[in-house]
Amino acid sequence: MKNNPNSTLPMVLLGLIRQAPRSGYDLRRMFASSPLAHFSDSPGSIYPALARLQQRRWIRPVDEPDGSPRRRRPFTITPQGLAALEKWLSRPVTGSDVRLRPGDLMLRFAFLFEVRGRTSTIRFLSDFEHELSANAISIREYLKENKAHMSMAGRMALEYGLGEYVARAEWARRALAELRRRRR
Amino acid sequence: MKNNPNSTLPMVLLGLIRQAPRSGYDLRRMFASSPLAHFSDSPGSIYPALARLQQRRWIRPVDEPDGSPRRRRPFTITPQGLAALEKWLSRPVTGSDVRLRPGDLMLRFAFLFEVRGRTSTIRFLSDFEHELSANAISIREYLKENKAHMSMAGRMALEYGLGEYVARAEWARRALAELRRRRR
DNA sequence: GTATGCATGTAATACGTTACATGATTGT
DNA sequence: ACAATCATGTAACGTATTACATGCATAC
Repeated sequence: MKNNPNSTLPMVLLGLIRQAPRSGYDLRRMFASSPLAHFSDSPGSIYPALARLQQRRWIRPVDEPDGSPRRRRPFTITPQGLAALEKWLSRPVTGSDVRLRPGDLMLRFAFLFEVRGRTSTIRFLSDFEHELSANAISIREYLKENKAHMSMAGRMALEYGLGEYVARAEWARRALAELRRRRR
Repeated sequence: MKNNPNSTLPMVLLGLIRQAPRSGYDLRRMFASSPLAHFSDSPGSIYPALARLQQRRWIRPVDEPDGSPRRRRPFTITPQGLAALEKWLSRPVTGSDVRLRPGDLMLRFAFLFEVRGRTSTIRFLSDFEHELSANAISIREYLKENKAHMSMAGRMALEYGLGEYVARAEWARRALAELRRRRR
């Protein structure tokens, strides 16, 4: 992979730094304690990632370097960084994302609401729900046709996947309803 | 990470080779077409992984090398390989697995049923269901106490996680019931 | 005999992980 | 003064990814 600054970790760092100035240590503690989609809190992943973001001018230290090398160093997002974040958030919801990286989509959902607001989030959720339902339907059809001559474990594994899609689609519909209700 | 032969990819390769002799190309096509938990079908991941398994004597070529370097080369599992696979399958279901790598657990479920049979699988599913329910309960309690002063997106993201745990736990109970019904 | 698909492999690169190193701050 | 903790960073290692290379088989 050629240097890929659009992978998940840098985007999460960008999104969290956009909320408020944060240091590497702040971010590590958030990853260590957060109940959701987990990233490693190891210094060996976060500090290099922050250094890359800084090289690209997507974040910058809040205050000028004051000489002492081991002090707390909070970062803020730059205009270019915000543009990169918004671009990532605005990517279409692909079937591949829905099947392989639903956790990434949830991160995008949370940041999208903060950064772009209600209307963009409604569009996002609607696309998400659409993809999820399509997947659920195609698994259901596959099961209907092949149930008879599948191994038990194979069928159960498919039913597991089906259950996940259904639960996520239901969640998306509830979230959509709630967002629409909040129409100012 | 020191050479870690117990990560997911080598174990999946081992499990599939145990089912029947398979070549790297066979495995690539399975990954490219399978509807479930996806691994990369790129040659750059699979052939090196097979080479490492072969170095550890966990798999071996079906027939002796016949000189021609670019011919189909199916592998079988060795006794040591089977032992390593069974050890991986027998690992306890940890909370960290349940939260961070449910896909791995589903792979283990499928192979466990093939390799160790019904009783081991029932124990596995029972542990899985237990962990899932515990997670669901703790998220529910957290939501109850903090709902009021959470951001909308934050609460929705938690509810998404809750929905996944609930759906998985329901699946596990259905699977358990079906396995128990099949007693002899 | 040559184009197409089958099949195995390697090289360059980036990144995450683990373990370790080191400086600053705070409490006693 | 010293320990504990805060905070940033580096080194070694393994591995996934992308792109490329190479040989065999088959059909035409």
